[in-house]
Amino acid sequence: MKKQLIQLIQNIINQVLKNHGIENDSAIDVQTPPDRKNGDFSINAAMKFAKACKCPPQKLAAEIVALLEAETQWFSKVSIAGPGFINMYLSDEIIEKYFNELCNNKNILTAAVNEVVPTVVDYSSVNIAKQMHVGHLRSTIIGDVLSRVIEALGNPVIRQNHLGDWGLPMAMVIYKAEPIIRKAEKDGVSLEEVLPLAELEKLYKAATAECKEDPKVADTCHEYLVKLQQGDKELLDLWKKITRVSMAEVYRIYRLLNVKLTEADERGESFYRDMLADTVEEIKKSGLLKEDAGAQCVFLDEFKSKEGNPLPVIIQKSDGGYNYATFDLAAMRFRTHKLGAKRVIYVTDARQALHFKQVFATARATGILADPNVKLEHVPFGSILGEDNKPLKTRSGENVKLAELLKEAVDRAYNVVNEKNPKLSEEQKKDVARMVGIGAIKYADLSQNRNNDYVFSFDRMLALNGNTAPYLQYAHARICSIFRKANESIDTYSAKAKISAPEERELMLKIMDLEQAVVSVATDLRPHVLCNYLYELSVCFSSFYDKCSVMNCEDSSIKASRLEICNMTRKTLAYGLNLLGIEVPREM
RNA sequence: GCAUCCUUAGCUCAGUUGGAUAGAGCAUUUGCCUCCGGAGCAAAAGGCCGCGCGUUCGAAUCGCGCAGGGUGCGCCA
Repeated sequence: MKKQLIQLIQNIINQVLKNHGIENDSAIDVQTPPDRKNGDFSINAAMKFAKACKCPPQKLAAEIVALLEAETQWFSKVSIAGPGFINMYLSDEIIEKYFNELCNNKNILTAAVNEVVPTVVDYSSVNIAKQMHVGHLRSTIIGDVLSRVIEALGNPVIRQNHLGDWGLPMAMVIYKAEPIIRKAEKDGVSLEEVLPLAELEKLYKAATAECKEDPKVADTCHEYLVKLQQGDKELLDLWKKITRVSMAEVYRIYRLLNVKLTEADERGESFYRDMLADTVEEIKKSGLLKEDAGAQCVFLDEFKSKEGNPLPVIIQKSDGGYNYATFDLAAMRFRTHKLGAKRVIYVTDARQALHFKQVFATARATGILADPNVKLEHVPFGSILGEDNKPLKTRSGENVKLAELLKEAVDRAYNVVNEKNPKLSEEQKKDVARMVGIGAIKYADLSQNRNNDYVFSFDRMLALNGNTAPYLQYAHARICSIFRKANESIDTYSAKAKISAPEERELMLKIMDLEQAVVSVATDLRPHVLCNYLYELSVCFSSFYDKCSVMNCEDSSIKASRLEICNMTRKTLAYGLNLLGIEVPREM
């Protein structure tokens, strides 16, 4: 509806401007007045164009209003306020018309993307032999939401999990794990049993410590690395086994988090190992590769070091090895040439901003992208802090393990479910506890502007009221409950919606705003916009629920209409929460 | 030193092509279950939007300066 409204207003304003001898091609900003007593929508065009028209804003506004008022099917009232705001009050009929059209539409999202953009989303990017900690939460769930949203708008999305699965750390783990794996194979014991991820992590830490103390161990690990990189069959076999054991635990967490990443999305650093030399060659062709202190570098004017000297992007280390810039550049070639990406999105923490700035600039300057118009976007996010405003740690100084965090959330949610709805079966309680606990954590993270650090707090994340996932889930569950009581099927119900109360009107208008929120997330890559929208939708519903009884409504056509409005609310909530990767219980 | 992100109610945060009396949640106070699920609804109270100058009809938003905080800055990823 908003689309048509904007088009209508745009035409009218352009016509008025034309009468003043001005050709306008800029988009008109249609907004919602802060106080809804001032109408459903407002425009400030009269003030904006007053100067150009050499016409007082009030007079210009009057001319626009005259034309808007003629659109009686759209507006019940149009007025001028303050210095020249034009406030528009929609007619109930037009809201009903577009709302019922949306109800009859197969897809809740009608937006067809103008241009389909194949998009790579690089997120989660876990390291092998390391447990996921809270720091991995943000990349994993923000990337997951962005993938879902961009996909929902009709773009092909290729998810990429850029695993840290290559290099010296892997050699060190292999060095320590080798005897354990050999023994397990001899004894016929599964690796998951003897080498759970927590154990692998210990081995890695032990190896790091040993390398520091004993140069011999360090040398051995380096030998392992060289052999591994040369493709030694036995070491590759061990490497593969360790990777699978390590990822098994990661997938357990992905499943719990309802994150869509699968084994097919794994393209770790190891995947690019045979493309690194080619990538350096390709960069060399651009003529920008220069040797400096033995390393192969690209110098770009825009980057300066501490002392103000030119800052290199190191493509090949002085020992001939490759570093993370090389891997990212190789991945960029692969993604644009082989995967056909026209948009590549990197979801990593804000500390890597400079790295990506450099890599993007290098890719463009050296021309290694398949298409110079490929959009490269870094989606940075802040750190999760403890209540002392410092990065979240346990008492022993370790990073808080993601697995522990999620378990705690589900446990707490279970206690609440048990208290609030003891009639549910044990199985249902567990299900609901999972949906509510995980949903709360995800929503608490996603609903914040990702730019900022935030302070982690269980109490806030699992709060029962206010702007939280359980609040949205509760609205959904209540609607389902109404349909159970009314003995109607939520999956097939259909009726004509009409306005009989202001709360219905507000709710209907809000439902029609979903598309705008989704498009905004896909464009600006900020999931909290969708969270805000869904929260506002739930607030509208709760208010409606309180004022407009469905079951006790005597007029049967109003009752049918309210059921339809409820159902559309439910569908919209479920759709939006699904984009956030948050499950929606029908009872809780 | 340079770059970058940030500073909004007691606390945690929204507010983005500049718009009307700056909004939520938590905490505090007050109403509302003979009524579809009170994980709710309605309301009160709470603000030099870090400070200053500028741009203009209009600034939390844009520019400059200052103060305070986070992060990053050559071969780790």
